[in-house]
Amino acid sequence: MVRQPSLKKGTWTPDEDHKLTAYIMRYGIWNWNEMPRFAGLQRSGKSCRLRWMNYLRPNIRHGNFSREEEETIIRLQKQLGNRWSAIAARLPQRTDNDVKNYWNTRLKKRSVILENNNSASATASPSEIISSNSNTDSSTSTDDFPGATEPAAAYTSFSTPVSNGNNTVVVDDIYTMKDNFVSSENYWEILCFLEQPLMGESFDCEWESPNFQLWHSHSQHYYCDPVDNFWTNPLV
DNA sequence: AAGAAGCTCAACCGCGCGATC
DNA sequence: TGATCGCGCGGTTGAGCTTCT
Repeated sequence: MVRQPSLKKGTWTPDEDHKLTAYIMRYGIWNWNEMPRFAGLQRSGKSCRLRWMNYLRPNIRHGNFSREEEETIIRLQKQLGNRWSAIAARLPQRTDNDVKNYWNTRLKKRSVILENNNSASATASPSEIISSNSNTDSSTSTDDFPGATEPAAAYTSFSTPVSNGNNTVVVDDIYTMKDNFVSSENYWEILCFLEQPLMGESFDCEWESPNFQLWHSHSQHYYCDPVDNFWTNPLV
């Protein structure tokens, strides 16, 4: 009887990320349980799916929740409860896991504090919730919402350090939600990936997706649509 | 400077649901 | 109609990082 190699757990390595991403890009998602074997990964299908959905999938932003996003989360959590996938569906480029983590680590506390503070003055808007706590939370940024009335100094502007070997450059995050731009973080991740040779030896992936040139022609403008087409629908 | 405590978030686990046979 | 399979969801964990004392 052939012993099945035990499935790997824990943090994903860059090599595994590349294998999974390249495989999905070439063959698409057909069966999460079978996919790891063909992709040369010793991971469960579940683990692969989670990694793809929460991290490798294109156009995902991590951290730096805007004030507007915080308001939306607070409002929807009140309406829907802990239905994180439904809440995340209303937040472009956010994953349910991110939303859930953000709620559990930050917004939940704020809500509790507010509940206590506002038991007398009944109706505070989500923005008031955030305002009442933003002084102590430097992770909150409204830089991407220039219309916000709060003093800019009250928030930390964020930028993304990108290492290119010997040097580290800082690239300002440029996305705005309403323009549906790709964040520079994702932009660089995608660009770096595209410029690297594939690491999975088990398949010879040619960069011949019909959308590949389209992506390259647009990538310098940070538009996300070509990326979307290229990544999420690789078989088109 | 070092250890303790707190925080964040990637990842795992178990369960439920829908599709298929 | 029940069994099986695959997927998605929400709760939880724990490693690593940061802040505090």
